[in-house]
Amino acid sequence: MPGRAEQRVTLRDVAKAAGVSTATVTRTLQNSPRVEPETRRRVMEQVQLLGYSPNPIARDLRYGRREAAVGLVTAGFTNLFQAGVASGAERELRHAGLQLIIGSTDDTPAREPELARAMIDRRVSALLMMPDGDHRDFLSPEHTHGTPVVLVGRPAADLAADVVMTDDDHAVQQATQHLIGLGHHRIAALTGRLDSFRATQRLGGYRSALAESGVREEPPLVVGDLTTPQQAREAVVRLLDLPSPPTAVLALNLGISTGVLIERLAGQHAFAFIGLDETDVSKGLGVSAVVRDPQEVGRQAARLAIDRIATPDRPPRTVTVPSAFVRRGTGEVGP
Amino acid sequence: MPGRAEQRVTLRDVAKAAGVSTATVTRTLQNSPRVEPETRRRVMEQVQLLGYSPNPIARDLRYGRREAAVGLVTAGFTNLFQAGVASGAERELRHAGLQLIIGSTDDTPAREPELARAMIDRRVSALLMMPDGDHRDFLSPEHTHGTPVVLVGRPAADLAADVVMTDDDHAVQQATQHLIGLGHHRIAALTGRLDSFRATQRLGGYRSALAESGVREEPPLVVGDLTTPQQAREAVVRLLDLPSPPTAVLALNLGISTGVLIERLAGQHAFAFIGLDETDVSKGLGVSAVVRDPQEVGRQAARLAIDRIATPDRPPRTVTVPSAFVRRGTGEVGP
DNA sequence: CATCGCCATGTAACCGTTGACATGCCCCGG
DNA sequence: CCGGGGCATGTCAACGGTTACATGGCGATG
Repeated sequence: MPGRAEQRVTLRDVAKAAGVSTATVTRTLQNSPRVEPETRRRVMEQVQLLGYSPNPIARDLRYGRREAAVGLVTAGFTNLFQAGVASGAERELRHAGLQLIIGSTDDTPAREPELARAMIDRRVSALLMMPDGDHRDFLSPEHTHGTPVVLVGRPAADLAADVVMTDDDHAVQQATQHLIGLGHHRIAALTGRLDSFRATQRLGGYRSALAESGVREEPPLVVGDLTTPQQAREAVVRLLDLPSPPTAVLALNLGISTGVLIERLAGQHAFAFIGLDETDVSKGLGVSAVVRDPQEVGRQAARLAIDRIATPDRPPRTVTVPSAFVRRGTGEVGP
Repeated sequence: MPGRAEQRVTLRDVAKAAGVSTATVTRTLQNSPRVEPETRRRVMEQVQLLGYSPNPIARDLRYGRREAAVGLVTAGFTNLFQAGVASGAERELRHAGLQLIIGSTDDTPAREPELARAMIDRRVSALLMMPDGDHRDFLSPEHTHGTPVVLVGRPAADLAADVVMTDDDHAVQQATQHLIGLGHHRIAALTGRLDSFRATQRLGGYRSALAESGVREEPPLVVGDLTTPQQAREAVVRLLDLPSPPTAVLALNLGISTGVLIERLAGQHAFAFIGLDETDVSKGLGVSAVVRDPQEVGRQAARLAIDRIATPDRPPRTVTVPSAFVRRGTGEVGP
């Protein structure tokens, strides 16, 4: 009767079939020396025959242990960075014998608490948070009940948690410096939600570079709250139509880089362009960009989690995965 | 002492603190009418105070149920299609109160059995498989022990499982017809691993269209086993340098579409081009393409799993998520 | 021959939760 | 005044697995 949802084979089934007690089956499976060869043979025969394998969840329960899995909560998994982090984390966890449970808020930060809660309730070994929201009470010790938390992408002053960061500010600063070095003084910076940590961090790098070189910031050249490639493209067009237009454009996230790239390829204006994050297409077309390594971010987050599981009381650590300015050519157009 | 990995609060802790039995706590939490208001108050007070919430895993164990989670095994999560499927599945499962556990083979099909096994062992409610490998013995009833399996992306003749497919063949056939209708007779088709199901399916659509229109297939125009955008780009260049070059190019997966797009934008030849799968960039640049809806594929896979969990004995179903040929302009270059 | 000890195996408790069943109290009616 | 019914609450077994401890049989030794 294929397809029938037959009850799963348990330890007791094997014990009964082999005519021994459950303890003997366990001992056999753990290669305890305290088992007679003939008994072992009989037990293993039944294990094979019935296709038994132990339920790891029941085992963890017995020990009062947390389950051998780690949760990851994020706004979504479609964007390249998020997917890369999940992928990098999954690989590292897998090598440590841990599984990865993912939960998405579907870009609704208000759902972060319930997702985190569900993970904590099922006793995951650790929780990886890539938060968008600012409210983080729900990660306080009295809510996590000792579940280790790793924050990915931004720090939390009020929370004694491990953190993985990327130093986008440095790389953006380098990128801006590069443009200034080429003679650009009117450099537009396009970014997403202005009140986000990322925008602040990245604009910070842009401004440091300007200040460092004595270039005065022109507020109209900084455009925020662009949420789609289309909006970014339109913003570029508007900027280039200004009386004194920018000669270079810095796109400060992937969606914006995409919109700017499209305008650069399909539009009529020539301008220097540096993106942030990259795709096979932008790489192949030689777009200079600030690049992050999402896989490595995920890997480091998993490592922090694994370390803390092993040593729950060590002080919190912050790991920075370097972002790099990769010069490929699109920044090279003169002012 | 924040950060200390204190033992998680259990039902018994609450019972002890409230001076009642565990049964009373359970009844209180389940709003059973059989609890005196004063007792209920005392219990709830302790629940709040201690921050108790039930362990869903222990509950499932008690009922002999499978855990409220579904596994997804795939070659990776970085590629847009895979990430989209995971995302779509996660959303649908979440709405059904199920969590998603992901496992990647890191493009090593030989790892499929162990990942599937780990999920089955932990008693997931269902298993979503996006397999690359051809060996599927490990999904036979005696190995799955009644765990429902949903195959994503390709059927399995020998397995009575639910399946989600995309009808790429139809859409590719339409795309090819479109090119033929524009007067193209020398249409190159570029694909990945020739021995893969996907390549076979998609080339099938290409060939049907040729046959239907009485266009003779020219074997040199079909190039397979291209695994990187760079290889695809080089293949296009070689084709266009042939004595009688193709006038149109059909790219049959995302990596290849990327390579061809780069050559079209950066190279010197003009040619009609239709891609498969798309990104924000290719969309923004108006690349005509055969597009699949990965989110919808994931959603349908989750739905099949949820349905089968509810009705384990219903006959297997195959759901086809339509692929579409989207005409945007790059196919329009004349022969 | 009695005793000791070793070894293979069984028994039972436990992890956290639930629910069928048991208990004991109060109130009512006979 | 006593028995029965109802209700609030407690007890206990169970889910699947592990292990400390108990048991019993055997061979060796004094």
